[in-house]
Amino acid sequence: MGRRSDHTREELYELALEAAEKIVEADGLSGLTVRKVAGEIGYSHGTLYNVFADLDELIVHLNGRTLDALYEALRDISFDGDPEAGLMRLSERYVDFTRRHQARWNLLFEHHLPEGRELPDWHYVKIFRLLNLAENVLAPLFPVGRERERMHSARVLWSALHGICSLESSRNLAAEESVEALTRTLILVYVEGLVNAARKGRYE
Amino acid sequence: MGRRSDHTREELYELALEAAEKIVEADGLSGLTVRKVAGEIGYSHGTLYNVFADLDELIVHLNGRTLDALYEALRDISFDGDPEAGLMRLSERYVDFTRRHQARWNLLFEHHLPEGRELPDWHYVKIFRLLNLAENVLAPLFPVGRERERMHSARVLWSALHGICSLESSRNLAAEESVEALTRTLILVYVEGLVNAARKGRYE
DNA sequence: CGCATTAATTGACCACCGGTCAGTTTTATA
DNA sequence: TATAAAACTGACCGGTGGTCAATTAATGCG
Repeated sequence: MGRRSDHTREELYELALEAAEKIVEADGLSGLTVRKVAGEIGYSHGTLYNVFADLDELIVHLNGRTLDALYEALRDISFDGDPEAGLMRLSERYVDFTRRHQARWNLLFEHHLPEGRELPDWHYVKIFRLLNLAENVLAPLFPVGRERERMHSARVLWSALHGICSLESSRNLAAEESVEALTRTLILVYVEGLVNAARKGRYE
Repeated sequence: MGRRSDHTREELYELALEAAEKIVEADGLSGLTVRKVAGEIGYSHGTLYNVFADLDELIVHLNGRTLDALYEALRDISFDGDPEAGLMRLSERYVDFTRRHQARWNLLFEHHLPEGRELPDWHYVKIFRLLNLAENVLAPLFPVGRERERMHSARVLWSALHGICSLESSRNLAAEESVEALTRTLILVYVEGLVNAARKGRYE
């Protein structure tokens, strides 16, 4: 069979990633195969190699969409100048997202490009956009001129939240304690520490 | 070829896991195959299925050894009643371990057992032993009777440290900031928060 | 000692994988 | 309408996890 023109290249791209998302949600990374994706959208596996260089590239694009979806889930939190409340709401949404899209979220960290290949720039743009949400919420805790410290703390909290969800997901938390309780403590104690450091005129 | 008795079942178990560790360090999870492990130790791949039920089980045992090695790397930190200093030393060793054994450490969280299979009890024992190290270091910050809160904070810090290293490893930190700086801030701010909470008579 | 039993080991086999590419078919262009 | 270009397929390659009948070596026993 030759050119079908049932779909444009862009439509094929969309169809493939949608199918891949479903497969990952159902069977995880190890269940994601080029052949399954192709079969799901009614094309032969060879065709997918016209759209993506290889499975790695498909996954990188899939991960990009996951970062987009995560951003959409977090972007509109109400935030009235109370960092603690803002962080709580942000983390609630984050945790909820990781639970609703476990396998897709895991894929963000499970997949490693082969040696020598780098993630595209737009991937980092998407991450910066997410970190920005946390930075905005933290703003009231940092005076003008302390943007670096603010960014720094945003990354600490972001990483910590990631760590809690990651250990939960890989069953390495080994506790009857909930992700919610750990997250709550993280935020309460960390913000307490930040406020206190500010009072003393120190910033980390 | 029939029974060789070159090695006992236990020796085979050791040989296989040692070989698997080398392979993972060199080629990551995706490079770890039953055939490579078998080839490395001079047996056919079929023989490995006498020792491990399948590749998943081999990986679970490999992960057990990684947890042991991590414990050995952390157990003897000097700790003179200063939680902040203790946590710093603990995290230094931890970060160092994750760097020296990247792929093996990643395997702890990358590998997921198929639906319906659970990690063995001894896996959780090994994790509890690690968390215990953090709990001990935190002891001076919690009065008797507050062991639950201490355990809780140990888990928060442990997860947070994991998150920082995990994001670094998967190139999702997206910052020129170092793991060391983030870890340092985490500990300083969190301990500051804990001390302050204690002063106010609150515990999270 | 020799023979039967038992256990360990192998390698052919299965269905599947990622990836390649010559060849076919359909569309666009001139 | 003829030609060129692009899209699509499926056979093919070397590899995978896993199974299992057949083979062979160690062991127990008479």
